Amino acid sequence: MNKSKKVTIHDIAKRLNVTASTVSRSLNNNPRISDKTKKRVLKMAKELNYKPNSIASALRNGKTQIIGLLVPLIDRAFFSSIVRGVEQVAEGFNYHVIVSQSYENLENEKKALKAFLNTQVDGVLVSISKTTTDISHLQDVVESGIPLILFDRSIPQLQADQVVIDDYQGGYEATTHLIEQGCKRIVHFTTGRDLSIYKERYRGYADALAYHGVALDESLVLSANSQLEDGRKHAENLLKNNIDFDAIFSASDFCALGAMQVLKENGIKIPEEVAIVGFSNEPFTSFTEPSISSVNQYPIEMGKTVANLFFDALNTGKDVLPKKTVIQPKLIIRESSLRNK
Amino acid sequence: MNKSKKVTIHDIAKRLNVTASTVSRSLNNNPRISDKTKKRVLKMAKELNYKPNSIASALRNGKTQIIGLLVPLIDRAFFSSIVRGVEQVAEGFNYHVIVSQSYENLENEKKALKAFLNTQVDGVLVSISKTTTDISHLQDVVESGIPLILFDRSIPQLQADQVVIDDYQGGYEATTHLIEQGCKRIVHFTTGRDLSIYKERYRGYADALAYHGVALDESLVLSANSQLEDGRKHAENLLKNNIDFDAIFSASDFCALGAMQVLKENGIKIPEEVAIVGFSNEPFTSFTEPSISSVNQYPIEMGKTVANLFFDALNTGKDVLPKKTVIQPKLIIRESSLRNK
DNA sequence: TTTTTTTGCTCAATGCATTGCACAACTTAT
DNA sequence: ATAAGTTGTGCAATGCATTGAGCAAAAAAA
Repeated sequence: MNKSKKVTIHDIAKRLNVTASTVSRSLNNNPRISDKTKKRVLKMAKELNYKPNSIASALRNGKTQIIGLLVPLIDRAFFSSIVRGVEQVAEGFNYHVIVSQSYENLENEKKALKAFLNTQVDGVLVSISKTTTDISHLQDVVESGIPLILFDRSIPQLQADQVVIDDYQGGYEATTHLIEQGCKRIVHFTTGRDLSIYKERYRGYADALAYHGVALDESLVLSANSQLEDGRKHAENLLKNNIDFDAIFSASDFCALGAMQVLKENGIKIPEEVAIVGFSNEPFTSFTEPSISSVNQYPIEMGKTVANLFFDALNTGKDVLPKKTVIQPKLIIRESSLRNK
Repeated sequence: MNKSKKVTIHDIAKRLNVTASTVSRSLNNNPRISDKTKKRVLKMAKELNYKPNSIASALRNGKTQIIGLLVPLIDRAFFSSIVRGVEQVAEGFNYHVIVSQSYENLENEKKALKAFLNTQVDGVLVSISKTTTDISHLQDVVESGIPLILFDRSIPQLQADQVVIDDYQGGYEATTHLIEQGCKRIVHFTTGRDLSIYKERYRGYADALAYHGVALDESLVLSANSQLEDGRKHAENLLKNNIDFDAIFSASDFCALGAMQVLKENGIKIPEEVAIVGFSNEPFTSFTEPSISSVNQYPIEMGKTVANLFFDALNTGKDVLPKKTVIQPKLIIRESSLRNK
């Protein structure tokens, strides 16, 4: 054992023949303490290598200076960039970030939130899992009195700040782009779950078709699970059943990639015969061959926005009405959808 | 405000006409308390919806139940899998994991470790950044008395538990495989920094060449920075300078990809003209065309091992000698290096 | 029955920083 | 010179759970 007993404000106080109160006030720059005393305290603190015990402060003033951040999967570029954005802002406020993953599973999500509350984080930032149906655990967070901010995958009916991208716009842009490339029979990969982001992307898809006078064929709208495998299966089925299609707008990059693999294996030319657009702008989309067009969600900005909303909420009471922030996405056009070069 | 005053053990005590001590001991299943009392306490605790104040416990027994995990970059599949492994083990011990990133920068690394100590984590798990030269900040952690475990990128001279993969073996296997594919002029991408993992991979490369009687040409050993761009530049230079080579063994998947892109752009056939093997088994290596052979480091297992070492250290004192655990990697052979199909 | 042991609980201190209140010393106003 | 205000610090309680020591009552042993 080499922990040579932690230095406390009492140790400093003793050395200076003052009380711990004076030391505490000096360190907190309280105006009631004379500059002379403050200086002496600061000097002694440095001399003894005093480190404030954050646990004791936390116990006293109920703030742990920790934010709980819960994402479905951290190895998705989108979410790890969110983490990055949140961390950047938090650092400026001297806050720490605890990251947990739900692995797209409601039970894990509940556990993680409980753990957050248990650790007494000062706020919770969540992107819900795809399997999240009831929201009682989120309600619990709200009721515990700490700020809750949802991002990306939001729950409109929940009384909490939310940050989302304009998924409708993303879907609309992607689809419009495909139409402009001359596509008429555009397959859409969405998800079976009723996450609003996927519904919105679908709405954008449907509206873009309508606006350009292209008939919406519901048999071209397929539910997937955001995994590469799902994209592969759908593509295989489309081919097997001889479905006529000339484009795919996938709400997930991974699905888009899976489908592209199968199409290529079957000698189908991309983008000439089938044009493809994904969603999320995962880094790998620029590594594939052809590179995959995708919708950039600006995750770092989203992370920053989310963190800032938290700090806002921390200052203002939470009697304020929930704020909803919408970030504009942008279609990144790559080889998989660019026909007229 | 709807936080209706936190329930404490004193509230439970009052209701049951016992003292807080009794309640505390009951909740901790202390043998000195009768089963009857324990049951009454547990029942009342549930009734009042009591949640233990972990901060108060932390203050009392000096354990926060939090592990600090520091990685260079969380969006590398290798590291996010490490996180996953650590979390899985930690959960079983009712521990939380705080993840921070150094972004491959020494200053960030120092800051993050300070933040960990400040939060009073019970242990620190670190993979150092590439720019880490002095180790005083790590020494500080050791001296603070909490367990420190290094993983992947280790510092042999530091008195701390370390978990690494057998990078030598990985380098040896990869190189041998290339030789077996008939390659004689094997380029090696390493890194300029003196991280032991890269040195070991290089050693494996050199020894494999020697063992198979292939001359080591130092002009084929190139320093890169693990970025896609570096791989591109090196490949461009190799071509521009008309260097004779028929394979690349890259210590980084990203570099391998960059080089492959350039080679393909120049009409060079892979693996027929140049065979390629990367390192880390990033998911994208199976998405590219051709898919890239790579060395799997079993990161989830590594994460688990690291976490387990921490819990070992937590129980045994830290007077024990530092342990070094080595995990065996495995070469995953894909299209980019398989000539004789 | 008396002594010893065990059982079951209470008391009070501890971990450390924070803060309302009190009070003395000093300054300024009257 | 006295009343009133200001300044600088100390006192003691607070936040909550934990734990060694102590003590009374009940059970077991002598």
